[in-house]
Amino acid sequence: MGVTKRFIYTENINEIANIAKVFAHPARVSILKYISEQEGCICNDLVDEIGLSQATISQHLSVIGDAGLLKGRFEGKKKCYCLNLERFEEFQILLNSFFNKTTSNCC
Amino acid sequence: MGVTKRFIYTENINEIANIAKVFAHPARVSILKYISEQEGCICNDLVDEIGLSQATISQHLSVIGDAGLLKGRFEGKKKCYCLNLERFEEFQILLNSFFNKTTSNCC
DNA sequence: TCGTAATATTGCAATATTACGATAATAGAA
DNA sequence: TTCTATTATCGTAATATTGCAATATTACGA
Repeated sequence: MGVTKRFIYTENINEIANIAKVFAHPARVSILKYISEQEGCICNDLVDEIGLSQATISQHLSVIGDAGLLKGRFEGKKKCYCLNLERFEEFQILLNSFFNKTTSNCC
Repeated sequence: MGVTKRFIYTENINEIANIAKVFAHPARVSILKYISEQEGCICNDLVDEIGLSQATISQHLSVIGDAGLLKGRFEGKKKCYCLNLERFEEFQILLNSFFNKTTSNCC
């Protein structure tokens, strides 16, 4: 037990759960918010900005990155990130279309 | 360690993370999808529908309910649920407004 | 009242997540 | 080359989540 039984769900449902998981931690929401508020790319000033250790921030960044929500590249010693807008919009569409058939009058 | 340091984030950010957590498990996404596809309220046929034990489904339902996304009432022996649309729309608004300032051209 | 159906709760085992110190890897500066 | 700044990875401790069997609770029908 303790393992999510992914195989009993459709691929679409697992996908939604996986992307939601990215937003399911305040550190990752903070990171995404900070990125979205900058004009262009940001580097790892997130450590000072948020107040977690560098290792932890790096870990969260890789979770966000694995979900496809980041574009990153090295610029000298620094690595710069910005939001992968296409992927994010994909998530919005998935989520928003999810409840289109909702009937509002019941209970 | 292993504890999310909620106190270092704003209330707004914690709120987004908390609601996202509801969608961060495929069982809960399935439940919400099933509810949204029914005309009115549903009862606990979710156990057969999804294929988890009754205890597990009940647990997931309470997570969804605690987030304010469900309206439930007893109808005889059965408890019937439907989506709390106001609360769901609140989540959509929170999330969607979150990235309004996103600049798309970088990297 | 007693039995039964439906849902909730409890307790526990297994796994996942979070956080951080230590260390590694990489690239520019001295 | 050596030093330093920046980011990634590893190892580990603490906590959270998932899932289920067993049990409790609640409401109806006989």
